[in-house]
Amino acid sequence: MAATINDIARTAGVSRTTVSRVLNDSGYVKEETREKILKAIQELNYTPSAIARSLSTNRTNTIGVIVPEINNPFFGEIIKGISQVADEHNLNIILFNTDDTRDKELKALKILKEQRIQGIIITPTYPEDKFNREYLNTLKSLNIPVVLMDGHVEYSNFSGVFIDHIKGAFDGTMALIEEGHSKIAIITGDMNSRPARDRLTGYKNALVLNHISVNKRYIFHGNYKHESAYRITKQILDMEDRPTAIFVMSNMMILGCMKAIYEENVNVPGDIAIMGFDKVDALNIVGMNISFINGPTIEMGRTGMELLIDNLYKKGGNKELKRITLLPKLVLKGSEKYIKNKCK
Amino acid sequence: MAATINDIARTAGVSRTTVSRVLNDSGYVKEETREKILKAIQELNYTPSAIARSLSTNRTNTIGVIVPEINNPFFGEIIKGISQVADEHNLNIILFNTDDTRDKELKALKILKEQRIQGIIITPTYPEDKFNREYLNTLKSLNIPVVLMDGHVEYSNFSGVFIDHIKGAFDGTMALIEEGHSKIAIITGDMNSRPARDRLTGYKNALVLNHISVNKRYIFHGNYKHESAYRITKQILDMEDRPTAIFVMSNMMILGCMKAIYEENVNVPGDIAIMGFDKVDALNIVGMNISFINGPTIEMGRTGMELLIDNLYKKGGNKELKRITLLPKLVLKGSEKYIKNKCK
DNA sequence: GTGAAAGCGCTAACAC
DNA sequence: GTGTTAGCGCTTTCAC
Repeated sequence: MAATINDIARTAGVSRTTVSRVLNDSGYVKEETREKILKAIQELNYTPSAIARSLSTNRTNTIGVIVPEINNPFFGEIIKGISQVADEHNLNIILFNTDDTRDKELKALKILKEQRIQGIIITPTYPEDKFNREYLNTLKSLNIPVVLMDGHVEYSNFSGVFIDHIKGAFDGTMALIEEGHSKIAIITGDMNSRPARDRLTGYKNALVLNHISVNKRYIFHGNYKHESAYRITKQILDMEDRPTAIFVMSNMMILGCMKAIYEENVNVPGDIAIMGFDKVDALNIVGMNISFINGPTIEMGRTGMELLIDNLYKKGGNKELKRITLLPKLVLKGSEKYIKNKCK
Repeated sequence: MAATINDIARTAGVSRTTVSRVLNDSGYVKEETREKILKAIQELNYTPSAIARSLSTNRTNTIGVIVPEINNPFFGEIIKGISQVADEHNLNIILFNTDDTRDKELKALKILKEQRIQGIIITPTYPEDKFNREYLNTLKSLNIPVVLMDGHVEYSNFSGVFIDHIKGAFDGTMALIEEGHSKIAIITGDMNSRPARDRLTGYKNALVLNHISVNKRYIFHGNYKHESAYRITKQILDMEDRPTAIFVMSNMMILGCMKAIYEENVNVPGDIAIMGFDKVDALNIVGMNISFINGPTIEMGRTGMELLIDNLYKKGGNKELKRITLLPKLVLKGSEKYIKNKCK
């Protein structure tokens, strides 16, 4: 089996206390002794056990990260950001992918508690329904710092990193209006989620500010999946008083929307303008030039991790509740244009 | 602090052995006693410490996963597959994202060893250069099961899941040839990597089999990044004896290629046919109909994890070296067509 | 500068 | 059925 600290102590002819001192660079050790110990470590190919250390120090230097769909680049980038900061602070990440299921999420929380991790960053998949309270209790009963990533767990006492969805949707809508659009359709996300509701609010705000009446027939409720946006876009393209612009409220739905647009042989922005919330890297790289509002994902990850670390280093009860709201950025690529003569 | 097994034992009026029995469902416990214990657990909101258990049992039920870029959906899907199987077997995942740097990868290996994880799944970022040997030694010295994911660590004694790149590229090229193409360009990945070399081989094989001479001027070396493919595609489009088809050897490069094609206002497949190795979900959802060879990513993840589990459950020295090669699938969407009258 | 001893929270013989 | 005991590999007082 693997060598232990005792083996090192024995072969170096010292006590394990001294070995421990060398390992952790704590206390004074005579240079000569240190070298003897280092040599023994080398010889026996010894690696200290983080497990034993954790048990002894009551610190695991590990945090839990729970995401609903790891294969969505949105979360990939968040994790990338988290991972960067974690790395700088020598913290490890236990990852859970919940596939958007409540059971897996609760199971993940249970396991993380067993693992005595020091904090959690989570993007709750949980809708704000009747289970919310039970869920919050579970999360609180962990009794460790929690950081929500752009989640929608309301009325809760958790720190978190959020996107200003209202402002983002407002900016996006404004950009369309400034181009001359007034018949602007919106495809929302699942209205059970806070971001979806906020984005709708931002959209409405921009209309109202510009004295454009909010036309309910232009408000379509999707569910974040591309299929829903596909279906809805087809519907929109068929409308008699067809909007001149569509504001699509998630990266996956942008794809569904564009699919419908392709199929119908509609030109962007010649026949209709498109604005997206969240970017789709692939489309941009390809040069499809879809304008979008971008929540800075990597930065979200980094900020979330920094927030968590802040809390980790605070003792006991005085953990601060801190919510950071990041401003999404408007990136115009051309798809927001209004081309008069081409629109009915 | 959190309750311990001793607290439970005390409040339930039993020894901690009995508590342990209840926790692990091992040995016989009188129903009455069990209930007393369960009640105490409930009351004290007790969760057993996986750390202590690991130290005691010498099992952590945790595996390490190391990927080069977590934000690339290719790896996202692999992790998704890994995570599914891990979940079924109650194994946890410690994740490392190396951002394609050797230092981070080596650091990750060191940490994983400290954490006494039970196995590793890794997609090495390491090119097969002079450092290869040192790297292999590091990996071997961990002395735990390792599964390579589609890696290019040659001459090594590790289990792994691989894609049959030769066959894949062969199939893709054949599909183009069958459509009538004979002037087929290829944009390869970094030729230091095994997959890139294999894919080129498959391409050549198909040409040779069809008595089409391999034209070196049609072979372009990219580096997996989209910028390289963009540059190369521009070059290709400018050629005098321009190919009628381009076979692009990675998902990111497909994007770069398509960007150039868009910019030059070239029609696919009207003016030129495109075939990709690896899919780009976004483009497909959007309906851009790029034909591609798809290495089954989620399945790769699942298979890799299953392979690892196989090895975990085998004792000591008789770990099998097992390499599983998955066949990529050809998916035709239309971009491979040969449209005679439109080609010069 | 260094070591002895206790303890972190659990499991696993073994005895009763 | 249940308890006693030793031990997993480390850190951390405290004493020398």
